[in-house]
Amino acid sequence: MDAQRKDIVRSADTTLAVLEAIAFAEEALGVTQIAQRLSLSKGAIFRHLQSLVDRGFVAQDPQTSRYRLGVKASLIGRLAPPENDLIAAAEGPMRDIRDRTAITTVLSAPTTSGALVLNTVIGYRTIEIGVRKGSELPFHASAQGKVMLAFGPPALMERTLRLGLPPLTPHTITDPDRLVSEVNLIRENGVATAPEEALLGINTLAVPVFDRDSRLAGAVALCGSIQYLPANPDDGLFAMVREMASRISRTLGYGTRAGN
Amino acid sequence: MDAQRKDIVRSADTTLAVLEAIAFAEEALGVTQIAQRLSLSKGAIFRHLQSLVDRGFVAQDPQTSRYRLGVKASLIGRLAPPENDLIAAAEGPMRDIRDRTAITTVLSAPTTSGALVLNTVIGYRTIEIGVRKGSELPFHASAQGKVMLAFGPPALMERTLRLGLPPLTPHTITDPDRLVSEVNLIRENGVATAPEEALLGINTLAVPVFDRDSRLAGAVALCGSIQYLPANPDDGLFAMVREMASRISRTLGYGTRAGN
DNA sequence: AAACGCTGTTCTCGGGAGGAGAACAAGACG
DNA sequence: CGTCTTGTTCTCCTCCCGAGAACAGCGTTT
Repeated sequence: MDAQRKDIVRSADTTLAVLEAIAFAEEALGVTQIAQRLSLSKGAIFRHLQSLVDRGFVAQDPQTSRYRLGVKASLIGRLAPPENDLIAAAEGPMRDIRDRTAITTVLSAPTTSGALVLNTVIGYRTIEIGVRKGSELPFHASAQGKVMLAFGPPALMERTLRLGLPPLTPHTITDPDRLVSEVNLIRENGVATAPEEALLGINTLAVPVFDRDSRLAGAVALCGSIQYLPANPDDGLFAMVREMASRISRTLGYGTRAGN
Repeated sequence: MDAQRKDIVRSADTTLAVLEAIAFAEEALGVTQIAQRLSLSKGAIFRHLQSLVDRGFVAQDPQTSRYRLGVKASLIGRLAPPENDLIAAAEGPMRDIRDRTAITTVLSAPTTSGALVLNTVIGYRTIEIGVRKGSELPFHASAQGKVMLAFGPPALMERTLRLGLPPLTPHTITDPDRLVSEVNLIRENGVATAPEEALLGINTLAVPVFDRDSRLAGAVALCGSIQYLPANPDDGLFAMVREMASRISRTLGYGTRAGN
């Protein structure tokens, strides 16, 4: 736990961390695995798991005695309508552009703490470059994040600057003024790149997606090696990504209401 | 809270309770509302909400400063595959039978502590009788629950008997022996009723749904006043409900594998 | 305008709850 | 049978969480 905020309930946070660990793991997890991932004792994790099982958020496989997501978790997901549309609306266009570029495509939505990865379509090169679903990319060190700073609510930028800009690589933007001017540029161009700002050798190209209320719904991005995604990609790629985003926005209803 | 188990993490449980409250409420909730629903202080609820917001499970509406489900909640729901199929597979047949009988139809899935209500299709009489999504019906005092005891894993029955059979109405089965024999009867007939066992004046008629592994996936039920659902409904209704359940089971893949 | 009645948010403080760590139980291997 | 693992239980001590009150903003009321 890095930036230990002190106005949250500690054990509640670990319970949610356990829930996330189970949700975003591809296979069922055991007590020990979760314990060492979260750096907590087995006993503590066990009791948190009991709480989650008790409420039906996770279930224990009677055969292997490992833990997986429970019924209530999926039920709750169905009751949060807006983002489902985003994932569904983006599915097709994302596959399309992956097929045309062979580059991994990533869909994210804004959160208070970063760009949450909702869905990915892995490129079909030999070397696969992906982003873990459910992970959060920092606002200042990812193309998706900077898009959200540019087109999302101003509070995001304030919060980001207030929390500081920790460097992930030597190329990460750490100067507040530079971040602000870069975000202004992104707002003009409608597209962001983040060459080697999150991970050396990797670049990302992101554009915003808007909903029917003309508000930022998320961002779609291409993510790949700097071999295929140089710091200044050619205009054809820009156009392609912009067109994908506007297809998704239109599916969400963007432009169907009289905007101001 | 009623049956305070002592092997769970208390504050984790309240966090999950807050999450559920928000998820199963039809509109966004405020701190005060949640606090009085859960009988906790505003300050405590506020901090739990901070934890949930911090992890992206809930989000605060910037306009009204009320809380609703966040992005991560819906994302997690998408990652729990099995039950989604159940809800989707049952949707059509449930509507059909509601249209033919005008009686409320309810879909539930087994949990360690009861029959979780996944979806409902409200009947179109003047007096509406529904069941709240996300609520859990006790195993011993609902038709759905008894179906699960009959066709689900034996551990359910053990646990239910161990925890005791609290009466909800004068008609609730409270004698363990009677529950066992009734469940055996249900296992033979493939259908359960629970006249006035959960609520006076209300009866329920439930049948099991099975998945491709021939294991219990859930139960569908008709739920209505004893005027339309007498203690011994006519055979036509039984046949109709059985047929609905087998349609759902077939959609789930039941019967496509060589059973034993 | 001033007083009110609501919110959501912050503060302090004391008691008990939750985490560490070790011990136990129970399979899975060889 | 011994030796690894697991998951589960136990005890103890610290510090975290909850109650309750105070604070800060809003609308509405008189």
